[in-house]
Amino acid sequence: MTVITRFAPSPTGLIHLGNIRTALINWLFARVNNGKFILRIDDTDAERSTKEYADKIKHDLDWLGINYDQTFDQSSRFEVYAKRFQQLKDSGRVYACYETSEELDRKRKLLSAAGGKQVYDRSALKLTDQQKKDYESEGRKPHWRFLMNSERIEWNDLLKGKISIDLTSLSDPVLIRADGVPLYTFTSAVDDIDYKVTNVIRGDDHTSNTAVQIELINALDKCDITFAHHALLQASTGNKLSKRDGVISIESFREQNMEPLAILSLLATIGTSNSIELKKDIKQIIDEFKIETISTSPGRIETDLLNALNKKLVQSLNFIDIKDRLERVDSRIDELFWNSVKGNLSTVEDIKKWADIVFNEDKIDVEDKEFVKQALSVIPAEPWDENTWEAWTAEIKELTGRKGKELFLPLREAFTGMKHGPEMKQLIQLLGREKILNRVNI
RNA sequence: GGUCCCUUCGUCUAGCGGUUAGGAUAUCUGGUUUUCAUCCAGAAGAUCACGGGUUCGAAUCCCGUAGGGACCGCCA
Repeated sequence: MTVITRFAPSPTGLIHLGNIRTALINWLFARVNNGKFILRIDDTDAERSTKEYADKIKHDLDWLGINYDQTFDQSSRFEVYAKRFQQLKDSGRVYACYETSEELDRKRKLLSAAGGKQVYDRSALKLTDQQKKDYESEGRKPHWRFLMNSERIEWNDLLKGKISIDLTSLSDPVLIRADGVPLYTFTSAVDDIDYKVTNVIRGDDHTSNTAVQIELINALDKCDITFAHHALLQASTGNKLSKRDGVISIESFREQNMEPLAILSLLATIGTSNSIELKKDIKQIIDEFKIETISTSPGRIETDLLNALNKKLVQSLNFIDIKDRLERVDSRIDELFWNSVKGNLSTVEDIKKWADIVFNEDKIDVEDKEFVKQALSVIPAEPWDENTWEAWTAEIKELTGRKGKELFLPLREAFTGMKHGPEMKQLIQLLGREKILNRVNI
């Protein structure tokens, strides 16, 4: 049997590190098993869903290299849901309810205050035909709940092991809203059946929901989906990752110039027993993926980890790999420039700063004028190479008697305006004799 | 309040009855780089949440407690 997994975001916001981790796990699981990975857009709620977000989600996946074998929108399947709903109606597994949201809300509060179970009391089940007719003539439209029969649902979770949920502690789920829109619990079950999904891998927040869905799928068909629930990621503060928390959205990482591979490396290793390290490529991530290594206890994610991985990645990049990107930043950046400066970058775009330092035409004010003047008096003739700096500074040392920091720091500051930076023996080659003579303000 | 899950160095984790409790990251120190980063070497860091039980022996099995997480929507 072909393994089929899916990632089913609702296009109501940007996806973040937590969501994308779920997507990645599903994708990896499919790839490792030579299976199929489906992207399903859960957009039945037209008011909250936007095409813009759906596009952004696709763009994020695409950017990260998480490709899908198939994609579809739930909004294109309303007829299918209607048919499936009729099936449940025919088998007597759904019932019409006429409470308003406010009434249900009040009921819940009452139950909560009384310390009892906050579970729907199924009072709609006791409605007579006359009462229903009265509601209808009042203009009320019913919403429909699924009647759960089982006491308990058990399954063998691929990650958490044997799970057993008390179904009586859960409300009969609403499948169809009063406005006729089918809800997630229902559409997801239908789609998982129709698209022959074999493995549903998702966050721990769905665990109790899974019991409901198993009951529902069994009412429609026969459930032989293997479920797996991974622990949720927490922010480094211990708070939950919020969808509205812009700083952890994939889009924001892209805007911060993080590399996809750095993000994937982090996501593939955090909350697992794998070493947190930069992976060579996506193939290595696939090769090393084992779903059993994913932890079931909620773990904190420290944002510094991503920065460290990204830095490591940038510094390992060869000129040939990013020639085109550098071209777009500044066409004057050549191989020597890249190799000289990359050790001081955290992101590829950081190179702008060094390009500016090297290429700008501004004068640099020098504090130690006398010393620098002496240094320039023995500036070597071009051509310059790797050894020029050493030879030159040896001469300056001889001339001035300075050594160590006293010798090197003033020169670095005079030529670059910076206290730190790439090795001077490289930098002076990038600058060249004329530029050094011109920019120093003495 | 109910249901389900979790608890080992700062952080992510290995561990399946007998280990000096291992690794990765972060931290610190030394070396390299006459800077920073990298790299190399080393160090420090965990009363295995707590209490009880089972056992010759428990991080590991059982019970309880505490703490954390998730869910309990006409959201997904």
